Amino acid sequence: MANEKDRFFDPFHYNHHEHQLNHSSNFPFFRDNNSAPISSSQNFQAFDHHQQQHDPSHQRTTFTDCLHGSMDYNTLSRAFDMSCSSSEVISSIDENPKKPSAGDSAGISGNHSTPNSSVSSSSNEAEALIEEDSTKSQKKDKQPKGCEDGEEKPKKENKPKKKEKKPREPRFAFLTKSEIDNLEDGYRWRKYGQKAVKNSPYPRSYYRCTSQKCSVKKRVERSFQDPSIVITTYEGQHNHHCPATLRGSAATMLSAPPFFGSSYMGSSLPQDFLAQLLPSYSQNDHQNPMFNQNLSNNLHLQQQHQQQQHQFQLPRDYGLLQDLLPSSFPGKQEP
DNA sequence: CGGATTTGACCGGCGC
DNA sequence: GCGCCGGTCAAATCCG
Repeated sequence: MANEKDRFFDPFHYNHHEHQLNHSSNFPFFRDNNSAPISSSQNFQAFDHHQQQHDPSHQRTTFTDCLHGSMDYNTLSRAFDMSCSSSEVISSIDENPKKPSAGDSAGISGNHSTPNSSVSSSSNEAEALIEEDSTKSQKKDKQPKGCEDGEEKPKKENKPKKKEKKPREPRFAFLTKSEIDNLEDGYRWRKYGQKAVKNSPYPRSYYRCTSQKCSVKKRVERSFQDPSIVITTYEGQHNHHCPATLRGSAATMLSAPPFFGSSYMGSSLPQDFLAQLLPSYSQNDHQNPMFNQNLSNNLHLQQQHQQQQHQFQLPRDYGLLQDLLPSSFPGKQEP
């Protein structure tokens, strides 16, 4: 057990039950031997550029294309899957490959598409990247204080009914280098819990979107291997606009703490860190000319665009994407 | 005073 | 069955 789990850092599987790892397809940012690690912190110009440069035959060559369908995690995942270059947001990972329970009515690990996913599954590959078993029960998403009548609810009322397990939303983790834990992403969150993380001195905080009827959650924790890395895990999909206007957010971005400021970008990306984060990464990749070329290209592009302008960043940008979409965009969600 | 945060308790899944 | 652990609840507390 001291093998890969010590070597790779996978926030999800690190979180779940003794660091079980699923190396196969969890890292859309690292495709086979033909792409370099990316970050979503690039602006989308670079995004397109890179895509066209490295995969000219690819059908999805524009950002708009990437947003086909609704702006959901599937889409994001697909988008990131095809563009890689840095590591501000180092990785996005889908959630645990836990085995489904037999009696699980809703949980299908194999081929269910998430309820929110309005993306037509044009890319099975991408979907697979974020598919998750959804079996781990959402236990009690208890409705807002259902029992008014009872004098005092027995703290945890033993709910008689056997809950039908709610399929768990796809999750995406963003690794960001930041001094602050709670990265601003344009949405408003209410903290509803905090837990100590096993084998880590840093606690994990649980947040829920404060918007009504929005069940999006996020977890925020700090990597114990690299305390400068904040792991933000999003679960679910916002059913509303980002409260911050684009303009306001842009302003905020400019004034915000440098949560993406000086991460593993450009040539400063250490190899061991790559190895930690990217299961498919190995030292051998550096022997691979294609890897090196892509990495070099990506880093170069990054540095270029870093100098040019402020960059579109995740996770904040994820929150903004909806607002950026033209209203006529097919997948645009109405508030 | 209302909303946000803190924090201990509770619950369910899982491994042994 | 028991203990561990992740996740959530909700009362208490904080704070603007």
